[in-house]
Amino acid sequence: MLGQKPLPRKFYMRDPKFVARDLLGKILVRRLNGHLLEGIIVETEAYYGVDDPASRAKNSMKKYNAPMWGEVGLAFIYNVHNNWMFNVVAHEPNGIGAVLIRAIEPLRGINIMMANRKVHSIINLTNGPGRLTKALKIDKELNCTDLTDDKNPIFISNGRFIDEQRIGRTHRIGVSKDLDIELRFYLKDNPFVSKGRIRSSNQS
DNA sequence: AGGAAGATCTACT
DNA sequence: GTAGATCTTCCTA
Repeated sequence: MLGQKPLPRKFYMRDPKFVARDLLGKILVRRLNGHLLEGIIVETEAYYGVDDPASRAKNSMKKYNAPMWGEVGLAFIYNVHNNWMFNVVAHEPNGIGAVLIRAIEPLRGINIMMANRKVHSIINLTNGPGRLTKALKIDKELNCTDLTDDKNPIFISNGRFIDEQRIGRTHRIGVSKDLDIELRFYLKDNPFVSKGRIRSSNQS
């Protein structure tokens, strides 16, 4: 049994950095061929609109980035270097934004995730945005799925309370130009956080 | 037609 | 730890 309620739409109707922070400890659930794959979200990044140089929404609205302007709580999925990135649309009313899920701690269906990724160590199974989408078989097919509905093939449910003390914060990983504020959030004591490096010139 | 991108894997110094 | 190949999707021209 799930035992957990999906997060309501209101949860995502806030500044993306607050949504990114508060998604830590929540549960990402994937229904796949009658199986249930679950993981705890342990690393996220917030992305903003046309003025964010690292955002897919930079410059202007295009067909592929349109979900970032749209209803919050929907999946926004795109491809980078042959890897699918899984985001949740999140912003204040009439705003633009999304939260990238960068890593999860595998909870359930680990054997299926391993078969999807062909790795033998759990620690490397879902500790990166491209790795977790491969493990959970997330691709463009799931773009714009409503993540607030637990009947859907993928959604996000309520999880554990996370003490503020356990949350670390840095600049975003892999981006060439970052904003001044730190927009990556992760659980300090969790071994399933990704190993990516910060490359932006604006890092402090 | 050509190139860049929020990444990953492999093979090295 | 660092460098290079990878070969998708969407951008710009």
